[in-house]
Amino acid sequence: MATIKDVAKELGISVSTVSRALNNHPDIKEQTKKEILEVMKRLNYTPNALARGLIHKKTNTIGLMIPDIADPFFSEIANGVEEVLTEVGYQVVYGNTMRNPDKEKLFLSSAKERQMDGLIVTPNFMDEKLLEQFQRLQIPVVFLRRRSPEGLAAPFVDVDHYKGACMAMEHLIGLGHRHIGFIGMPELSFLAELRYQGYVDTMHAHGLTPNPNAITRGGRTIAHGREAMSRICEQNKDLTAIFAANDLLAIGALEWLAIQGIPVPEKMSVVGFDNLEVASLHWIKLTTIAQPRKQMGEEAARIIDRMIREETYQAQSVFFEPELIQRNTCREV
Amino acid sequence: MATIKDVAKELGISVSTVSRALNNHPDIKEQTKKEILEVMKRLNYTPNALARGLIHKKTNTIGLMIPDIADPFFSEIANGVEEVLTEVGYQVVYGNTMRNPDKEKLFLSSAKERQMDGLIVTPNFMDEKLLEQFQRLQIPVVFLRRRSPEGLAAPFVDVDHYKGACMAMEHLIGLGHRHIGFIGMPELSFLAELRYQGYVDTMHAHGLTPNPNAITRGGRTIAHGREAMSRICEQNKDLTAIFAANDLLAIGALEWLAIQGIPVPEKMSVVGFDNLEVASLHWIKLTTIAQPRKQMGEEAARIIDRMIREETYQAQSVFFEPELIQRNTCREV
DNA sequence: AACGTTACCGAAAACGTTCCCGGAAACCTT
DNA sequence: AAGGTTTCCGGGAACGTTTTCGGTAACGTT
Repeated sequence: MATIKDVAKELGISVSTVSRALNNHPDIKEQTKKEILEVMKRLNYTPNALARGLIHKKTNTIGLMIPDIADPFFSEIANGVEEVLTEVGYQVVYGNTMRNPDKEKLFLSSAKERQMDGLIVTPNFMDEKLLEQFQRLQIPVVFLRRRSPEGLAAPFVDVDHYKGACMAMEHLIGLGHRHIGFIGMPELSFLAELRYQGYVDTMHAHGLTPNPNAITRGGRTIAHGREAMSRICEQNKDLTAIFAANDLLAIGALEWLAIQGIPVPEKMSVVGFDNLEVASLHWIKLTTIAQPRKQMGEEAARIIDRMIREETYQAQSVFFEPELIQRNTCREV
Repeated sequence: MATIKDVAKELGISVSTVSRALNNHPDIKEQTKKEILEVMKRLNYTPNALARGLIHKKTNTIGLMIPDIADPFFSEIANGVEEVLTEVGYQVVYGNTMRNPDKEKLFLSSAKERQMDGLIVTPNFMDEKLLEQFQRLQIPVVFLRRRSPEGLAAPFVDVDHYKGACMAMEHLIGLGHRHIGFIGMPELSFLAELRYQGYVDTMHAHGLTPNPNAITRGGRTIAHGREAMSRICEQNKDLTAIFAANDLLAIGALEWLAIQGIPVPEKMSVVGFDNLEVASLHWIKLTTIAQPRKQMGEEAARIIDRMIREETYQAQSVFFEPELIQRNTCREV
């Protein structure tokens, strides 16, 4: 690989001058600059970002740590992040953790070693060691789709999961439903807990008592939803509605109902959470809670950018409002 | 940020010794090594990957350039790539190009500046300038889901799109269909062309002539599929089958048919291409052509790894076989 | 003609590492 | 006791840049 020295030698000039040509510094004659650029092209020269980063203490790199890119939920967030970040000259480095704590820790240390300028993260579960790692990081961080842990002065961008869950439940109860089941995600997940709380609290707020037999927790896929629905239905003949903690679970439930020939919404109402693309498919038309995914990504990106640029910037966390999207899977009872 | 010098000064020893502790070099007393590691922890020291990369001329970084992470097709490929690459100690840097030629070029130059060790790429369209950029790259490259361009001695990992399209068509024709429409992707895409050729050639091979009115090309989304299906159906009353160049288009077609009350497969057979998750949904059950997405990613990763490690390795391109997945959207006629 | 400006350039230090080379003890030999 | 080994450590160059500082020539000014 050709270096700045090579082109300097080629022209019999100093590296300083070549560097000046590169950074269009004013202290250089137009003529020599032109010659230099020519030689660079000829030698197939490309500046070395490592050397630059070493001097400037800046790599123009932002780490984006998320649980799973293949999850459409996150890939859309990621697109939002990337869109605004590349616009201002950053390269984003993904960290796909697959909800594996070790991979999370590995990514964080890698981020520090590689001198990334900032981090946008969605850790799955915050234990002691991970928290400590964040505290020692010395890199600006914003949390995404998750509140930042106490003991860490980092801003976050999130949707109000609790409120969203309450909205879903209010909708169902407002429609007259009294016996409402819940299909939840694994308990160790942060937002699983919030959505579950929304379910429980809203039930109580209306004088209803959640039936433990009508509650499952533990998955996040379509297959889980199918299985959960079958289990719940068999044990609860009087159920008229289901709140699923995410759309994939809801769709699994819908599938099982369709296979059993139980008509939706006539015999069973269901509402999901996330508003994935697939929820709007003609055969599904799921009533669900929407979050502005792309906007959330964009906002997080804007915040991290300012945190890096402005030394004194005191970033504010932001909550996005969830929204009820009414489609065809609920009916009055 | 603490550096190696800081910990050396703290202990009154030389940086060389500290470096030895870091790389567990044999020339160091166990005792001093222990002291060094302790001070490192206390000072919150992390090695600087930029400085290391500068010396070793290796960054342990692989670039993965793909059109769209949010596309489930690519995110699964990406997961395959990442799985094997992180296993052997690489970090993968995504380049989301959104099929934008400028973004592709930007990513390539960024990859070179950042001294990435290797690249796995899925460029959308190969023009003169992009090809030249690849030729000047001086970094090992493997092409993914696309054949490598002539004039570039790079291996590729792909599925035989042409053969897959032929298989889909053979299936339809074998079922007795004679009037078969085609819903295609934008013409400037490399694989769109191959799948289209498969359609045309198989028609001809059976003495059938493709009807220009029953062919659309130009989209890759569900919305496109819906629109294309409506257009084709209105102009071709005798059509009994549709081959859609990808599953999203097929699903769009299916949606339109469902809305119109045209029963599938009774009145219309349809087959797709890609075998996305969503194609197996209960309401869809699309007959389609599968590609081993994750395997393709893994294979590409393994190849790039060897190309980097073994100077003399002559990488072989690999074709994966497409597979016909029969579900419920085709019938004999 | 003497001076101050301006325009342009080079030398060298610095960024944080690694690694080669040499050297000083301390340990074995015989 | 002299020599040879081994063990451990420090000095300093190198990686490819940027940047500060200083310097030289050419210019304009009075």
